[in-house]
Amino acid sequence: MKKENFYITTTLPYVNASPHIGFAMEIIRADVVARYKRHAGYKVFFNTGTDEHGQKLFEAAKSENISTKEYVDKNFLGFLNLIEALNISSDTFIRTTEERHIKAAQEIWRRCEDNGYIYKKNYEMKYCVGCESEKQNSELDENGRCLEHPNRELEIREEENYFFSFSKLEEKLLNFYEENPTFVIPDFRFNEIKNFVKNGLQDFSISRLKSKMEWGIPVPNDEEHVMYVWFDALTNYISTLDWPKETNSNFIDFWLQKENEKREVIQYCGKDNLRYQAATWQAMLMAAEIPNSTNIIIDGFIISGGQKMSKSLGNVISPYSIIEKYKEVTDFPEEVLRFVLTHEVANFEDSDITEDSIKNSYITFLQNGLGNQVSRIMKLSNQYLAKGDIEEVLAKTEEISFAEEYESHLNNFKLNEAIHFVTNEQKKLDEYIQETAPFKLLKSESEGDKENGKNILKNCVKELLTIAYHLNFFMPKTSEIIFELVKENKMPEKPLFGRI
RNA sequence: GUCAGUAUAGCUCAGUUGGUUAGAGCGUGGCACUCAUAAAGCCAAGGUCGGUGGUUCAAUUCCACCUACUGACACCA
Repeated sequence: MKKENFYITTTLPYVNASPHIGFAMEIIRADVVARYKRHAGYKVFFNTGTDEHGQKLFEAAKSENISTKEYVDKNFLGFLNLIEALNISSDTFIRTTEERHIKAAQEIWRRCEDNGYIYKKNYEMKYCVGCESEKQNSELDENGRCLEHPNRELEIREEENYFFSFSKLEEKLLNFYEENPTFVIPDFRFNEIKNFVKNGLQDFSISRLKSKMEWGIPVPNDEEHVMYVWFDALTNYISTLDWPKETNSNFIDFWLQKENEKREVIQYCGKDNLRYQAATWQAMLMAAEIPNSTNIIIDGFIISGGQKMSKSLGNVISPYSIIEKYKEVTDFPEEVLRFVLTHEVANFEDSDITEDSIKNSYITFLQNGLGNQVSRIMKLSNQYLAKGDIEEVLAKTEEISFAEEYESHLNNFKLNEAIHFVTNEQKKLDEYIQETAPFKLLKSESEGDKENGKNILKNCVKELLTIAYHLNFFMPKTSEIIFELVKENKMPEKPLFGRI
């Protein structure tokens, strides 16, 4: 069987705050897909990292009286640590302040410029003296004034900026969408972006005056400008692959992949990123004559208690706090989060998650469900099955393969359905145990009953392994420990998922 | 305002290519079991499938309108 290459990336979170549970979800989902593809024999390159330029960071650092570099160095750690904390199998972590990224961003700029997609023009902006910042129309009240300073007339300021010829690529983008009918998943997001492009694209500014805001990548051959953060940040998807190095590079292997074969270049992102991933970035690639991504997967948002999470509402759930909380009851607290963020969250729509709903899910499916089931089966197995019986069961694990339904869900990025399939199987196994009552048969006087009970128990152990096998991408450690317990034929020393 | 979408049990949702008793999980009430983390299993209660009208032998499923809600409508990352 030929082994193909596969590329997957998350977006790069902006380091102006600590990691949000929404990003934890994004990276966990990308991880599940990456693990699945590796298992299926693909060579996988899984990218993530942090976005570290731009005005917001520049100002945040100023308000803390430290350099912007110090500020981002401090904040990016929260994201880097999350990779390990969630047991993410990423192959690399790129920061947009790294030299390799800076060079790539400048190179893509040059190529866009050489191909006639970048030009300079005067840019008129609305400026609020009260806020000391530029205002967009969406930030103004009905009188066209700043929301915070409604008594002050906005100034019109002129600044010379570089612009990206987004409008030139309108046709090309639409054709590309036409030729790639599953480019954006789900389809309702695809429709949104198609309509957006159809309604006409405007060129947008891609630089800022260095004298006003210096925290950005220098524009090639113009010392007065730095790049606007989006133009720089998007390039990470290829700078992480050593681009522009185009010989013997990861870029060749994982972005271009093999000619004449189906490329798979997958970008995961939240719905707020739709336009940037599906239109802006694709246009940049076109302008630089680099092949496009093959799929953009758009997640919904996690809301809490019916509202968007915000500090002022006090409904923010930090991934670290969940791990901390469940550390008390399980050795694998991050798997609780991995479970909840796939099992309780819709594939593409917004979902409501609260501390309570996480707890309910934990109790139902992990504590009383899988965890209890492992204990009940392994207790019986330890008591009634001999080494030879276990070896017999283990010999049959070769036969275990993924259910068709399960794989189809994974291939369509329907992780929610995929893991529901697993919890359903788990529930069915509990029903089977109850119905066949091997624990009764094994205690019977009749040899026939005993034999029967033993066979049922062997079925149970095998089915438990099948469940663990299907759980591997979602909860790798739990999956592994179940296999180990069976091999050693023993009950867990303490419950896998203790009572909370 | 324009475009798109959603409205099904207390909650979260699935479903019907139109056709006898509309499904799951959670929650609630009861039964019963003991291998297990006072866990698991079984049974039950709960819905005029948002409203009105139309097409049809037949609509919750198709169509129109109405109401409510959600999303997109560009330089916030």
